[in-house]
Amino acid sequence: MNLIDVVAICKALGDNNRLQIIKMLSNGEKCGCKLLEAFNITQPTLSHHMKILCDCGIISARKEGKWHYYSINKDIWNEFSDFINLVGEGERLWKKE
Amino acid sequence: MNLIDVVAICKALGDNNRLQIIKMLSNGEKCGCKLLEAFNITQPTLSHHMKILCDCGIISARKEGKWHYYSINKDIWNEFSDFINLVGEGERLWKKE
DNA sequence: ATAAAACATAGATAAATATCTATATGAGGT
DNA sequence: ACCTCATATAGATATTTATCTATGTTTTAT
Repeated sequence: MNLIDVVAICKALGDNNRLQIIKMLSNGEKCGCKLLEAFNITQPTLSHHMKILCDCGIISARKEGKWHYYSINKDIWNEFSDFINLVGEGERLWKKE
Repeated sequence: MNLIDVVAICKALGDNNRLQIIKMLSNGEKCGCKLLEAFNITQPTLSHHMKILCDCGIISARKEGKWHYYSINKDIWNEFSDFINLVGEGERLWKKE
């Protein structure tokens, strides 16, 4: 995972509503309409946030009929988590360029 | 570590220059003037970035004469790292409010 | 076929932010 | 005292972004 990916993920997580969404998804897959109920935002705003979360890769979307189910993409999340952990370890995880 | 702290840290990390700074500090403490040399930004801009990184707690500043030495605050970083890791594990790390 | 529900897209706007120039502060050296 | 180096602060500006309203698309139910 390179720095650009990490920046995009951190940007995505650096918003109150989006981190709350991640919080909800950490308990398991949720439908978009269920997420919407939990927030004081309009549907287009939620759609905007979901796009940002999807684009950076940390969540996945699954379509079933008219519903969209969102869940945390464990592979990407684990890569991100490993990266954050290694920085704390002071490891030279960085490739020379 | 609560959601507000995590949002602030993610915001701080969600910038190319600041993540590069973290990259440099992950190899050990650095002086501000040395950091400045590595970037194509002015000194006030670096100062602005360092303030954001300090304010959210992930880096610490140590003054020695006219130099400021910056380093990653391992305690805060580890808390953050644990948080990110737990989300991936799907743990209910969240307090009920 | 029509209506409703779930979601996306387009465009507008206000707030946040990354950056700059100019200037202040503070510490060391001459 | 004066100058230089390292850093901070103030203010301005351009870009980004979070949010809204209005509308389009797709799927399901009647």
